[in-house]
Amino acid sequence: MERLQPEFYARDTLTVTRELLGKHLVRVTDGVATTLRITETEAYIGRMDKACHAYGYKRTKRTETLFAPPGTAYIYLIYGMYHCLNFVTEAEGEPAAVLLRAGEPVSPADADRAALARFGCLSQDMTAYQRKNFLNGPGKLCKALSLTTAQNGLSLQGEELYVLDAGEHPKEIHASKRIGIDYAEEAVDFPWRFYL
DNA sequence: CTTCAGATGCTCT
DNA sequence: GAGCATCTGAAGA
Repeated sequence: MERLQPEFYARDTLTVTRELLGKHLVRVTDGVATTLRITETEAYIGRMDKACHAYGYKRTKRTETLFAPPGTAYIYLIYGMYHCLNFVTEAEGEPAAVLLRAGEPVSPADADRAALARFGCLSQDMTAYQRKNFLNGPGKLCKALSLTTAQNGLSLQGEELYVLDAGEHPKEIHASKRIGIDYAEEAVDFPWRFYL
């Protein structure tokens, strides 16, 4: 499987957001890879989007990563205890990113590694409720992949975090309003959430 | 199955 | 000092 190159990310954010669905997200810790199939994404485009942290090209310490080259990981802390993983998109200097909201393990071994990081047990020992709501949210996904702000700014061309093209071409992509951005005025209605 | 309150700390004003 | 790109557990239906 081919790793996605910087050129993949250096495009229109909505295109990248849709095309990431079905790709394989790989996280390597202590030399061991955990792989998730990406099933839900959202676009954030600073140029025109009040929901984006860097709306209006606002530069702060936190948003600095959004101005990094495309193909950089933007990770921040939310609600005091959860992390969100994004990939920087567009040409360098255009603050925009894709939020990774959900995924699913590609193999039983990946399910075990994700379950260990998230619940401290093997996947067979998860409750039915835990199984049903395993990786269906950005905070859960980061917990399962042991991602924190320590990984903010990481290049997706390195060995710790990257994305592979699994050759999947989803034939049906759903779109809807984004989650949890009620403050964003007209942008609350942008159909920039995509899922399989 | 659903709703709901509370947790918790960093960032920006 | 306010608010946040969320999640959990408890309680009710």
